[in-house]
Amino acid sequence: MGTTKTEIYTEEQNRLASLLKVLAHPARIAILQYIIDQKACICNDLVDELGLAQATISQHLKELKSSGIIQGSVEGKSVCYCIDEKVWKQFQLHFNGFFNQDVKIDRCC
Amino acid sequence: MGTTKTEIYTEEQNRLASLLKVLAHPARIAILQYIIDQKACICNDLVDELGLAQATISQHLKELKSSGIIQGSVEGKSVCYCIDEKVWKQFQLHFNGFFNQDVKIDRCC
DNA sequence: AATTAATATCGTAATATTGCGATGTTAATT
DNA sequence: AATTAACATCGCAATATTACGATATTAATT
Repeated sequence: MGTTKTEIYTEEQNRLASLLKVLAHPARIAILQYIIDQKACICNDLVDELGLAQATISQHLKELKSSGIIQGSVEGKSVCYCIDEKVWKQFQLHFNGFFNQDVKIDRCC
Repeated sequence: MGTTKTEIYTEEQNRLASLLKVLAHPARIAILQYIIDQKACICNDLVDELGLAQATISQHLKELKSSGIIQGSVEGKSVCYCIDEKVWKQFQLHFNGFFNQDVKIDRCC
């Protein structure tokens, strides 16, 4: 019990839900927005910008990175994170496919 | 510990994250897609369509309903659920505002 | 070589989510 | 009035997520 029954859904449903889950946390939204605004940043910038512990920021970055939406490249002692434009555009396609379908109500409610 | 620190984020960040959270489960994606395709449905339809227990479907419907994205109207013994078009469009605005901003990479990575 | 800086990872406590059986509730049916 | 059908809610077990201190790891600096 307690586990999502992924077998019963389509691949697309699981995939979309899992992409949404990555973004469904204010810290990750804030991190993404910061990276977008600043073009790129390092972990410490985010520790200063948001009020979270370094371990916590690092964990959120890991999650964003493993989804592919950001990428990190080692630069000396620090790691430079930025948006992966290709993946970002794939995300857009997925989201737009779902959210921008037209919803016609013609019976009930 | 273990609780999201909502105080440190902007209203918009919290709001967007919370909307995304509602949709970040394959069952709720599947339910929404079914309601959109069929224009409307009752809880039992979903129990048959997906392989989840009635209590589980009812719980997901409650979550969708409390976000405002669907609405339910009592029709005899059953409850007819459908998309709230007004709220759906508000959701679209929020999502598009975030996802469809252009992301320009001009340094790093 | 020792120190410092930036980050990642581990371990853990607190909390949240998921799924479902059991049990209400309400309205139609018999 | 009893039964049935469709839902909602409660309570609980299993699991997942969040946050962070402590502790690596790695590369520049002194």
